Amino acid sequence: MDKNLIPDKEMSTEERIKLAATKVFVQKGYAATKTRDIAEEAGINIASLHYYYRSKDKLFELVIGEALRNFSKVMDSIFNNDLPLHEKVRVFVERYTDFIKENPMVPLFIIAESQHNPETVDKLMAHEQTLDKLEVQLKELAGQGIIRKMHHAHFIMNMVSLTIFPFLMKPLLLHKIELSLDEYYVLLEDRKKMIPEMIINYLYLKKPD
Amino acid sequence: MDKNLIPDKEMSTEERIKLAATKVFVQKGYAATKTRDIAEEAGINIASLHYYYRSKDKLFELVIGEALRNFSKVMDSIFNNDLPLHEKVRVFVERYTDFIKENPMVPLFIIAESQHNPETVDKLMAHEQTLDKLEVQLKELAGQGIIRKMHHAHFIMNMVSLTIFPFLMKPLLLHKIELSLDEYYVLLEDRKKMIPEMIINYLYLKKPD
DNA sequence: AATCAGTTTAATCATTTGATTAAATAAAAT
DNA sequence: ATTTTATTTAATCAAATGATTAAACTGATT
Repeated sequence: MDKNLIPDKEMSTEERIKLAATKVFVQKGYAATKTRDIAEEAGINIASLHYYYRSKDKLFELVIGEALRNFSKVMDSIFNNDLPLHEKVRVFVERYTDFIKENPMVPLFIIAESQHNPETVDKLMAHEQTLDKLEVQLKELAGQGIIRKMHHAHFIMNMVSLTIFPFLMKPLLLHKIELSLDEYYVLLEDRKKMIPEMIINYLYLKKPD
Repeated sequence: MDKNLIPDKEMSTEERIKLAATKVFVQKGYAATKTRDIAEEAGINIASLHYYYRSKDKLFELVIGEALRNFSKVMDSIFNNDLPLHEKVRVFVERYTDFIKENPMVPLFIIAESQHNPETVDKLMAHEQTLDKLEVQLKELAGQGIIRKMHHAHFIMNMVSLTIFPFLMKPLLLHKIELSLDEYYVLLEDRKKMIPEMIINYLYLKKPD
């Protein structure tokens, strides 16, 4: 029975609490998480949690804020650069697939909070970087008759949906379809190729490259 | 300040409780929902809730069970019939888009429970009907060289992801992209055409029909 | 060594929350 | 009309939970 507590080695109480809080909040969500869960996970006293972070709310705000900004940052770093369009898609799908494989509860964590408290997003997610470059890129290519006209929101929705939602569907999918866990993970790898193909295939009027 | 309580007219206490419970559980999730919230929403005493449904857990099981079976039922009814493939996709996208527009918190409700307690799915979701017909249909068309070979799980994932995830992304999308609510809803309508096009376009080696 | 600021702990508090009880009320059966 | 059964209510309980307190401990400074 490995409880797999956060390791103490060389880590301050403050850091341990934040790490433990992240783990538990992401795993169970805000309401289902008790301060005592976090304290136990961190191997500290409940009072220490309040000493460093004042309240459960404040601690949660810290955790969800970091998750939101990280999501935003990675997204921006991929799309606010000069890669060709199909490369952007490829990089996005690969990066996010690998990340979510390692952190399978993170998407639900972010989405649950953003749906239950939409104002959190505006309050805590950086708004500086935007997806302007992507919009410009799509408009240019469409103007040249290379791709079909498409709102960049659709482009984003398609790519993000096809990449992330299969993780959220996992329990329902495995129940509806005879599929082993191994097969499921093979399919996820398949998608690193398939998703970019699908998107580019639909977007480009003539083949790219 | 309309509290918009569940209407009493011609409805038994038992029904009122179930309706109120569905509304509150779907809205806030299991852990954040208090039995007192449900009682207030239904306009009844907390004891009545226990009189009819024994416990918060039992009541929740009823609500999530119905949601799971309904999701499953609609899915099966669309795919276990003899429509041409592109019609199945079209019907699915249209039906689910309209449903979720009216019940925007339902997808998160189902997904959150299925991720936090995967055993709930196996316990409460009917397993009788399956997606065999779809699998057969895909294999036949592939055998005839009409469509490319594709695991039916991919087909399902693509269609469900493209249809449902944009609703879950709403707060994040509106934050990242300059987009009014009206524009957002126009985009969702666009997708009723776009998603089937995208999927069929990728799947068929020659144009269908 | 004595002092002091920073940290950690055990004990406790006040509130919330799921659940129960016993009494009141309504409805149905005799 | 009286008895019996089903439903609803107000009051209360015990456990859980976020937060606080006061004391103990730690390590640096004088």
